[in-house]
Amino acid sequence: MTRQAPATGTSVTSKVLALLEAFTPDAADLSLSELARRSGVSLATAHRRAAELVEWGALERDAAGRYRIGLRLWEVASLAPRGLGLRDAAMPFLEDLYEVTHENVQLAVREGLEVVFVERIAGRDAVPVWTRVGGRFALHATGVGLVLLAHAPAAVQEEVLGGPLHSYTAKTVCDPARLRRVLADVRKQGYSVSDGQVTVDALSVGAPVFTADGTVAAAVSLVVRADSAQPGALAPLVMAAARGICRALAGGPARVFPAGRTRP
Amino acid sequence: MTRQAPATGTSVTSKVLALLEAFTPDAADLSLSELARRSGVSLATAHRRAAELVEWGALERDAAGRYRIGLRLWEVASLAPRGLGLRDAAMPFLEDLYEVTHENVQLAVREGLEVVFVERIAGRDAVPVWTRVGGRFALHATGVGLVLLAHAPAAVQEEVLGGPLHSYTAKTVCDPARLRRVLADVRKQGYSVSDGQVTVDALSVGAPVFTADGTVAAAVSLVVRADSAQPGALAPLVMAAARGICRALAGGPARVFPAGRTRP
DNA sequence: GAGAGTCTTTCAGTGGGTGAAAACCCGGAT
DNA sequence: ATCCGGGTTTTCACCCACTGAAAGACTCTC
Repeated sequence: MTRQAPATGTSVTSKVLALLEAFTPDAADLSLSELARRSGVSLATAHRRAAELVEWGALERDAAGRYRIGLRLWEVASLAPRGLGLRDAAMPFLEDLYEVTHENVQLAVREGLEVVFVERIAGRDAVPVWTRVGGRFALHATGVGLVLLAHAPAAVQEEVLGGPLHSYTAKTVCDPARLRRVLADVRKQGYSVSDGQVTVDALSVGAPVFTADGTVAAAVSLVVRADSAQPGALAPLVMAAARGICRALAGGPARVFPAGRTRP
Repeated sequence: MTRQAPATGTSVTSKVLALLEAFTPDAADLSLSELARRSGVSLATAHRRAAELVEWGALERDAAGRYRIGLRLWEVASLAPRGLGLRDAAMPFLEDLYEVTHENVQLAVREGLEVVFVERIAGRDAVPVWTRVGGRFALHATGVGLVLLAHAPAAVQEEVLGGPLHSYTAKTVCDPARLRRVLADVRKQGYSVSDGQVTVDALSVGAPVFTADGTVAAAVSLVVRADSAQPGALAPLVMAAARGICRALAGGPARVFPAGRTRP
């Protein structure tokens, strides 16, 4: 895959961000040259900026001198309200869900026209799913995606329905009209079912997490083997968990324990 | 607490990083003025840089116009090898540990002279602990901290032993000589016990996660009520989990499922 | 020991970045 | 309705941090 350099504006900030952007799940560590090439920043500049980032802790260098995302950046980023903030509120409920079912449990939010997975609990012996915490996926196929799409602003729905709908399996719903009906069902029933639409052997049931103002902040799903699945039986379980998370979010932001650091 | 502005070098990059650094667990969303004040960057500059960061997704603005860490930054940061990389490998084992005990399970790494918590599973009815994923803590008090300190390079140990050792409770070991003996025990026994050294009612048992080259990459711990605790009984459990994670890390980096994104 | 690759450093020119200050935009008080 | 104080956004001319290219250093391989 020939990756052309992301359009580097001329601002310093955009170059710094381009450097961070160069890291991807399948290229989590990079040499300086790779970093420069992938970010579209000149070698000399990449060297200079990367050095600053390393000094601060946004990047780290391993024994071989290759660059990787630094723990310090991860610390700061963990303050993202839709990242770990959401995760913290949801975790106990996901935990329960996992313990009862021992299947894959997922928590995701919508970012633009894609799903971003915020949390994933995968049983060792549950169906393999190829999602990753921090990873993205198309909206129209997964259980969480259908929920998020069904409750997304009209503009977003139209854009997705208008755009090309990638077919992952023969069962993926790619026809806009049919997808529209599916979304209506999701809204009506209060949960989504994605049966073999991502991988043939997996079925997922998703439910929405509402905020106080009635919009959908996130979605929870349970992914099970398609053959033995009983979506109707799983739905209440997932919906209950979703409702629990709603409540935790509503009451939540006021933390129970003193958030933060050791007293000095 | 009067927070003086972090020494802002004159480089653009340092200013951008200072902006990110301004966010803390107890100040996860900031107005522009607050952001400028806390980062030590002039208001006009803060405005300009923040706008760029928002455009890229490193920051977000809520309905009220306040700034928060953006999901996009969280996505990139999730590639940190010692962050989610480690977490992914460890999660199944932490899961098991939680399921068996229903107590608090923690995973942490050392960063400089402090512990950074990478994962935490907290039972709703387990002892309250005031750690946070992405949060920091002193090395000499917690179960994970003692493990990480005991296996840290000599230079690190000396620096911690030399520096002031904050006393969280009457039981916190603050005497360097005694602490040295504790650390020796941790190395010998293969696990640590922190009994009421952070909060009086909590006891934690920690064990090291080794890498292939014999160094300690992380630590796992179980935190339980101090009164009913049987450290000797918990230790094998924690150690087993730690060993499991070692193995997963060793065999791990070669991923089972195709890591990454949807095919285009 | 030459050669191909990567990484690091130097150089002078320049354009993105800068602070100060003015303009703007609210909601609350008068 | 008007004023006022807080925050935010924009303008302006100056200037220094940033820049690319090229040379130097370092590390492997053949």
